[in-house]
Parts: sequence; C-alpha cells; structure tokens
Amino acid sequence: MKLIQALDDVSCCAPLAQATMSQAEVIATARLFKALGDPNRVRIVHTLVRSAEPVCVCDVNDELDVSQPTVSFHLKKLLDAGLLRREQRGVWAYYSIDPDAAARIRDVLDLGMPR
Amino acid sequence: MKLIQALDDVSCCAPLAQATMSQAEVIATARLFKALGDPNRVRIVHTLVRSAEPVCVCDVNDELDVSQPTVSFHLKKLLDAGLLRREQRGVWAYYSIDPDAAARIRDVLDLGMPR
DNA sequence: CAGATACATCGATAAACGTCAATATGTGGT
DNA sequence: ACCACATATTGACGTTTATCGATGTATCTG
Repeated sequence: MKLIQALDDVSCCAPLAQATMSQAEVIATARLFKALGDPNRVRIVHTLVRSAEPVCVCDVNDELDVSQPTVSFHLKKLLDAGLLRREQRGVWAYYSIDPDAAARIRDVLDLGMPR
Repeated sequence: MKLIQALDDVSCCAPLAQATMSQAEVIATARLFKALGDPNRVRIVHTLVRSAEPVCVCDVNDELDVSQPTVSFHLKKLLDAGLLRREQRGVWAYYSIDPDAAARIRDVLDLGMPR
C-alpha cells in the first residue's frame, strides 16, 4: 500500500476513471459534429431551423454564395448525417430539419458535458 | 399586388426570413464544431469533462491509441479552438476544459436551434 | 415527344487533415 | 554541466474535403 502510494507520488497523477462512452458512441458523436463543422452547413441548418416550413433548394442556393452543385454536396452531407429530411414536390426538392436532430445533438452534448 | 401574388404562385416558395446569424458567428460556430469533429478529440474532451482535476498529457496518451505527437496535435487543435486550458507543472502539462466552453457550445446550439 | 427547369452526380483540382518518425525544447535530478 | 524524461514542433505521406464546370436524371409544359 505504502509502495503503491510512493509510486503514485512520482508519477504525474492518479489513474483516470474509466470512460463512459463506447468507441461507437465517440465515432457517432464526431460524425455529427463534423457534419456541422463547415460554415455553409451551419448556415443551412440555421436557415432550416428558423423556417416553419420545409425550404426548397433554390432558396438555399440564393443564400449560400457557392455554386449549385456545392449546395447539393452540403445538403447531402447533412442528410447523410441524419440531420435533414428531404421531400420531393414536383420539380422541387424541399429540405427540413429532422425532427429528432435537435434532441440527438442535445443528447450528444449531455453525454460529453453533463449538467 | 396581385401581380406579385401571381409570381409567388409560380415560384417554389415564399422568400425566406432574413438570417439572424452574422457571417462571423457562422464561421465561429463552424470552427467550434469542426474542433469536435474528430473521434480522438471527442474522446479527449469527454475525458477532461469527466475529470474533476486537470489531466496530464501522459494519461491522454494512454487513452488514445495514437502516437504522442498526434495527441499533441489534437490537444493543440482543441486549445486553439478555445475549448481547453493548459497548465504546466514541472515536466508535465495538464489540460482541462475551459470553464466557459460548455456554456459557449450551449449558446451556439441555442442560436442554431432555439427552444 | 421536345424543350425547359430543378436538382444530383461525376471528374478534376487544390487545400486541409490525421498520422508517424525524427528532432527540438524545456524541466528536474545528479 | 549533463542526462533522462515529458511534451511540442517539423517534415513527409496518403486521405479526405470543398469547390467548380460539365453532364446526367427526373419532372412539368406545350
């Protein structure tokens, strides 16, 4: 016991508590954050959150100062991350925030930063 | 008036409400999320959050299954993003969550996803 | 069916990223 | 002053990312 104590004294610190997040959770969390880690995508999400109705791509296009293919690229990223829903109406595609997205992000945060 | 109405009818949707986030806010938000958009960095933040005391690099090193320079690289990223604090104690460097970081992330989320 | 329009996909390109081995820097002990 | 050790920085590398122009796909209209 004393010996162990002595070892602790010369080491930098006590051993850490075991992690409470599985590696799968860690990876999923990082994927979520990564999807939001681009200014254009933050703008898209912010726009969609503030709209009661689904928003058509042409409007997102107007707001983003990048080419139409690039907008498509970002929408797909967010869609793949499970943050958006897509809905076709005639020629137009409408995107909206996935109803659970806000809750999922909050859960992730609560996991990472309790209280 | 009627003419404008007619134009609206053939277009895909009504014009969007104006954005409430400045471009600077959007960029800052994206930088925050980007800093968290990597599994190793999620693990680091999670570890630090769960520790009452600052954690020394050697312990982070043990937890991450990547080389020591890579750990240093990730710590620097988080530090630059303003999420971590660094403290030197003799030979060892101790990292901890920046006290405001959790609040900053929450603010960002509330901006993006009210309620 | 032909043309116009909205959106997605592809191919290319330049920049950023994550990683490691090697090296540098800084600190404490002898 | 020297050595051992903890951490940071550098240089090189393959991979991923954001972007665009060109092209493809699907839908409505005439």
